[in-house]
Amino acid sequence: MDDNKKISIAVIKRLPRYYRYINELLDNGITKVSSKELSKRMHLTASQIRQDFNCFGGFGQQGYGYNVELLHKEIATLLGIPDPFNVIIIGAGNMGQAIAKYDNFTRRGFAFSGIFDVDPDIIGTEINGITVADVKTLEEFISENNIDIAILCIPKEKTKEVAELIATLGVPGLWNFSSTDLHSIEEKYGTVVENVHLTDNLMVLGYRIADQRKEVYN
Amino acid sequence: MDDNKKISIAVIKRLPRYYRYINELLDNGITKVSSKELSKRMHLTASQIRQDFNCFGGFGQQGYGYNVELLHKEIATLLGIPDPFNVIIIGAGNMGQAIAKYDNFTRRGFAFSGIFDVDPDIIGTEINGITVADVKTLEEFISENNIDIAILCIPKEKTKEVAELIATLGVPGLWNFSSTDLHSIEEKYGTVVENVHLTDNLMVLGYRIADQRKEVYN
DNA sequence: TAGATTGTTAATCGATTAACAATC
DNA sequence: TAGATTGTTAATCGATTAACAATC
Repeated sequence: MDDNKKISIAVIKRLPRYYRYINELLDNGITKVSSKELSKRMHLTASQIRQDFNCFGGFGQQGYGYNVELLHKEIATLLGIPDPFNVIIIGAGNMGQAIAKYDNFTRRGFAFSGIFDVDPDIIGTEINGITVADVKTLEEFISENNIDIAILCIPKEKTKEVAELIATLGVPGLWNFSSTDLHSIEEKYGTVVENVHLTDNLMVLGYRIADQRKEVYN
Repeated sequence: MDDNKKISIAVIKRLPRYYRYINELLDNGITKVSSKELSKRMHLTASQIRQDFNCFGGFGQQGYGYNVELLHKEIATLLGIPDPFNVIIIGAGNMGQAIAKYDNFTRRGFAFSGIFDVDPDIIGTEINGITVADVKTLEEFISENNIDIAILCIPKEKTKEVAELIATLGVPGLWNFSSTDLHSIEEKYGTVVENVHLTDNLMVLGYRIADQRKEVYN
């Protein structure tokens, strides 16, 4: 479908952002957009937008610009939205529940089919229409369903062990919320891991505002 | 303190990761580490580690390596951990509560001093030792306290408006969980914004595993 | 046709990696 | 001193930006 030369990760990371802004155009009834217009809205260069889109063959028309509806459809397809990913959540604690209840994912091509926990008080409860299952049944569940992505919302100490199990069972993607990197899993099983290192991110924000803090105690 | 030449954002983003790994070394009682050893653990090049550390003056000793304790202290200082950032949370929904209850932040130099919501059912309840206050009192609270960072866990539609208020009141940092970019706020007020675009991140993962999905429906 | 805007090649910029001299 | 490993300069690599020819 797309060129055989590898798309760089920098480009891939911009895809969801493009999708968001194009959605907005669509919602506002805008039918065409030029790279220049889009660049102003998104705060990046028109050149970059054209380069990015051309990694995937280019969706525009010279002299006209980009048809918003077509662009929307093309990027949705690239991101796999038309055929939703089958997702499970491991760990129904605070973060796991927040993720499960966050309904934006559905509109972006993800369908939750299972939630698992170890806590007997949580097992059996219902979150967003899904009954929390015992993590002991995880292996069976994965074997019987085509799971694309497992979301890890479990304590740091347990993460590697559970990730190992899931990777062994052939789940191709892990979305990891605990502050560990799962290099060993990536290497051993070729599993694709995206980390949400919340604390890391907050620390970056801290660093960036350091010079603007009021020096109260000095 | 540090050089007057600007530290690149790529380097800054690696700082929390360095901090995590150095903490681990410390926990394991390891007292010295070479860039080569650390590079193996962290999956990056020794050269990059030395370059990175030298942005801040260099913490090592030729022929020896890096003293773990010293390294730990230096990076902690860079990240502002010894003098915690004063943080408030706006929005005590699923995500806001998950953040408030996540105790890792405290150990990383952040102290929560307030949580705000609009919902009368939530206002007055206690989360992790802090009573949720009415968002109407937000302006007063910020004026009377030195808030460094506001965490926005509110619906997308409300985000810009609330961000505007907070920025006007002089809060230097915004940690934004809704899927909007706050370019206008950054430009108008010079506020530093870090976005946690969870859906975007999950979509990247989706893209990266696209070729490994079982083609069930084809 | 003239004007607009893409697709694409070339130039620039910045980040990463390699190399090595300094020095513990 | 010899060996090790940093700090730092130089080379490479990749990503972004600029320029322009193609074409609608």
